[in-house]
Amino acid sequence: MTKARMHVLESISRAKEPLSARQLCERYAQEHDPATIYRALHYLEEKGSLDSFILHCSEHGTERYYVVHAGEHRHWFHCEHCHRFTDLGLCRFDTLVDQMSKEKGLSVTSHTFYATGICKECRDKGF
Amino acid sequence: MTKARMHVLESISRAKEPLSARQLCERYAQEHDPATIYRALHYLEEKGSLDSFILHCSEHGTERYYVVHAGEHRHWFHCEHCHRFTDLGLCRFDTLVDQMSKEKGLSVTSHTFYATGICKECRDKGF
DNA sequence: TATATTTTGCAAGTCATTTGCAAATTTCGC
DNA sequence: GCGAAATTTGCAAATGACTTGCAAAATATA
Repeated sequence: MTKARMHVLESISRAKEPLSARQLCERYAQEHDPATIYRALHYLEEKGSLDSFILHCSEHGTERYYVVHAGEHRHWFHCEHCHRFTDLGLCRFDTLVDQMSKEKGLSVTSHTFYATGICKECRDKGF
Repeated sequence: MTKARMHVLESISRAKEPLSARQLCERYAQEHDPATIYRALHYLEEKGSLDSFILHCSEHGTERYYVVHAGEHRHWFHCEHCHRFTDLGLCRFDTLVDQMSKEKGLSVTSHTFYATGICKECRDKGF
């Protein structure tokens, strides 16, 4: 594995929340070209090491966010005030998704879910 | 209501699946500028008449899709082969979302869900 | 270690969407 | 209805997230 790919995977693995390409580009601005970061993300996602989803927020615009893919499947909450993520834990929707797909005759291969609102910390601060 | 806004709302209301800005721009290319379509979409969503979500597909790239917002809340399936949507019906996740938000102390104001895979028609055709 | 393969940096391109501004349309008070 | 005031539109240029071509650099393979 090349240095760029290792850096990207390490950062995302260590992060406690989903990271965007922009965040990674900023972090590695001295060491890697943005194109390299994007290519590393594609490589790692294709390889199955990463998962991603697209989210729009007023602060950062529309970006794709990446998390490690460790077999499990987690969902996230995005705070509209501090623009940070809260882990919602492992996916609890599988039963419902199975049910819906059977009803409609679909072959569901993946699903995307996220919630938005105000996180605990921001609410405690009065937002 | 201006003509552009009426056209946009009418198209989305009549459509059986979510429509993208691009589809609306193509449809009204003779009558309205893309900027007007985008502004109409923003106006109608702000006003509460439309709902939207961002979805990436291999055929059309990353686009925002719009549906009418009639109080109810529906979710959609996107076929990776024919790139059309299937209605999954009214949201069935509210209980689970409430449960997760209570557990984490969050104020959830909205959530986004969609599933992808192969639709009934494409599967019947052997894809 | 030499060679073949893959990856990287750079620069330029793409594409959905946004924005400034003057002209056109719509809304309001009468 | 009518004209001034407020809003919206079209056009053209800008933005911003990503993508791509290509030659040089790094990595893998023999």
